[in-house]
Amino acid sequence: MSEFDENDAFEAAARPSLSAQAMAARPMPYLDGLNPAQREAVEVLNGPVLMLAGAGTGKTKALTTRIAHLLNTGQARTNEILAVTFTNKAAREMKERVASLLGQTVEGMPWMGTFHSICVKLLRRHAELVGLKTNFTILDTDDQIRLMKQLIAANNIDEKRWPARLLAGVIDNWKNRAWTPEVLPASEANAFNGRGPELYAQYQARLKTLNACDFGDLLMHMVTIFQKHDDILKQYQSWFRYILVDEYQDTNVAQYLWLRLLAAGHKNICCVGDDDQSIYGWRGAEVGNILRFEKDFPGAKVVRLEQNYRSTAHILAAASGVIAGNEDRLGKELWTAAEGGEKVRLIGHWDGDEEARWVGEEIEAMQSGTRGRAPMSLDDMAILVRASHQMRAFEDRFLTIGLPYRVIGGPRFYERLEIRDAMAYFRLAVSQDDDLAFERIVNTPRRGLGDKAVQTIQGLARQNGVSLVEGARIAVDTGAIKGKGGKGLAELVMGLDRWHAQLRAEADTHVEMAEVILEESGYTDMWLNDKTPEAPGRLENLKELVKALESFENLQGFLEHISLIMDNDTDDAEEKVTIMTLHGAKGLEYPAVFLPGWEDGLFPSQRSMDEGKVKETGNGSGLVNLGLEEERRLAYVGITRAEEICTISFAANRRVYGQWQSQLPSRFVDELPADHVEVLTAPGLYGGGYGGAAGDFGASPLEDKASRVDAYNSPGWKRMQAQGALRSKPSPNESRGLVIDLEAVSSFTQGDRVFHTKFGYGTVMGIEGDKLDIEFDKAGAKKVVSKFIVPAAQAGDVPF
DNA sequence: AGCCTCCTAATTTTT
DNA sequence: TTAGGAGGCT
Repeated sequence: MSEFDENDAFEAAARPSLSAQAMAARPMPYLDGLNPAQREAVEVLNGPVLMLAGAGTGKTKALTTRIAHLLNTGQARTNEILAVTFTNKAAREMKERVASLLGQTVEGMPWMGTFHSICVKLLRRHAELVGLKTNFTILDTDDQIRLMKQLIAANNIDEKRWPARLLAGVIDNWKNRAWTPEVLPASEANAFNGRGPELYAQYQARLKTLNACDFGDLLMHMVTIFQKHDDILKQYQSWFRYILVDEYQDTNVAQYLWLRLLAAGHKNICCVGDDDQSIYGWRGAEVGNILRFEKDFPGAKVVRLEQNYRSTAHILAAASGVIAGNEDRLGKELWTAAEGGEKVRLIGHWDGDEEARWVGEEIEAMQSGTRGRAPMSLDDMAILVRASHQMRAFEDRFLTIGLPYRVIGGPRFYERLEIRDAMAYFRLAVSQDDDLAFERIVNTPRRGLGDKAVQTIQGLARQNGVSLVEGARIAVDTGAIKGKGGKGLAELVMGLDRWHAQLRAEADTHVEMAEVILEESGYTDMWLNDKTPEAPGRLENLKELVKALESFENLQGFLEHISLIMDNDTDDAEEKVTIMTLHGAKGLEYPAVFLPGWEDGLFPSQRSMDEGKVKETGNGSGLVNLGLEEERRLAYVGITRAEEICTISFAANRRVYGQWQSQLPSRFVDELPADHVEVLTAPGLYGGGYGGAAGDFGASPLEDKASRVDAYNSPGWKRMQAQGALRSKPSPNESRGLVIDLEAVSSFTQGDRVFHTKFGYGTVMGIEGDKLDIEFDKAGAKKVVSKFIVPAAQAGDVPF
């Protein structure tokens, strides 16, 4: 095991033994603001605790108070508490709040961080046990894909049929389950056309020679080490005397094993989570972990936080009504002491553009404070969509009306092209062994080194058993690459040597060196000479990157951490509406929330329902579609983001992949309890005809009489009418569910003439679930998801 | 080596 | 519809 340095978090020091008096003597003002459930969750310090914390129930408060309590009572010292989160943001927030609770900065808390950042720290101590050196690099997704592409090519696999992305997904899945190539179960043998297992082994071997690991490895390697080296595990078990886990419902198998191993001794583990907010199953999260907690830790104390401090009663009731549709739950019922508030608002629109237009106007109205409401800041409003492509309609609309907005999500700072290029240069300046970095920048900026030149370098490197930089050096020395490329390569190699020497000599000049490297390599010039509109932004980002270096002591330290900590929180001063995905919104709250696109196929998304992951229900009444349940949890997350005003909307028509489709309102709409929903009249569809009630909206989309008739015959429209009818005469005895007759939903039968965007006209030959066997007139027999099929009669007159 | 055109596929995303 | 990738052409 590596030596610990002076500042080591584990540095031995006698732990003061605490008497009951000592504990009682310390004031605990932080306990006063807690409700009984929170207080219980805070005060039971020893043994396993499961804190089931519903949305907005003060879970972070309880968690941070618990940490403060552990410290304040002297039960644990800062370096004996392992507190794990999923995001850096959550870790940061936790640190800040613990500090403010204790009224002092918490110097230390070295083991409060993300799963990944903690595992990096641990793995750097024990890297040699999994065949790595302590200064291993962490590959980002891009590097991973490039590596896998090479492997796929080397194995003579057709990359078009078996893309690297797919392999990356397969391997990632295995790693999430902590399956190393050695323990990969036989059931996985067929993965990736039967080549998965061997490619996985090759990939891991390649990582080892590169002295690198990917994100999944961080966890998996630590689990492996803990499993194989009992002495090391024991040591950490005694060091981490208290374990706290945030968002436990999002843990995957590897994380679960890691936690279980560490907690196995003292079992002082407190997991906080909400099974109803488990929305990351698709990336390996196992709701099962939280559902099984009491079995894993017999005698666990289970505390439910159910008092909500965020939303109005109507909003909570709507959320509860929807989530009640799920079978697989531990069961919680949110309640609030707050009274009053608006009902959840539901509105249907003609199409996606109109929905965006309406939301824009509604936002402007809220901002200026009409309709008896106080004016609201744009910062207090958010639009939460299921899929990022939905954002476009809103962006387009907001641009035309000049409504400021911010989009959350998209590429992270460190994922940007220019940042990764720059980092590759830095990596090479620090270590010339970094082949992936070399490959990345060898011809960036252009040096006249194309595929052929790179192959030459790779060949030389392989023959001599050296790194690519050394291979390049040989190529330069032997004149293996001629002309412009040869000259460029010579300059690059000289540059790398110079930078490396300079950094070794004066490591603390790294900020200036970073600038020098970007200058001398020609990278800055490359963007200065670039005429595309993105170029200035990229140069800005490079400046920011250099600035970020200032908070590190040297380039090496920067590189070791950067891939884990570079998140982009945009803190701009101007008030803006937020647009983001439902996934991105978890953990956030806004006074006003818009939830557009509640249409079957979009939300719940067709894909998630088609995945076909099913499970027996507890009562044997049938099968549960797990994909659908996760979508429903997403709906629950969406609604519970709203504090005061929650507006759900759907459109009767939407353009999907460039093709207009009529849409049905989401089944989740039907699950909203009618008593807590106000159905708004859709301008343009209800009442005195188009545009009648709400003023004019410019050119009417319904000017064409034929399409208007079609619109009124569409299933979506029929369902809308049903909604409207229900609003006018609510049934007193059936408050739950806006249950609407679904007979209008069209389906296909054998022999139907149908139309498909790409394949043209055809005849339905058979039906399997939602897939149709169709004999196309031109394209022949195909199996197509019914979603992509319209009756032939409608093919010509799809609206717009 | 670099540009251009054709083809294909198309949630959700943190580290 | 559109974006990104691959392959072909100059």
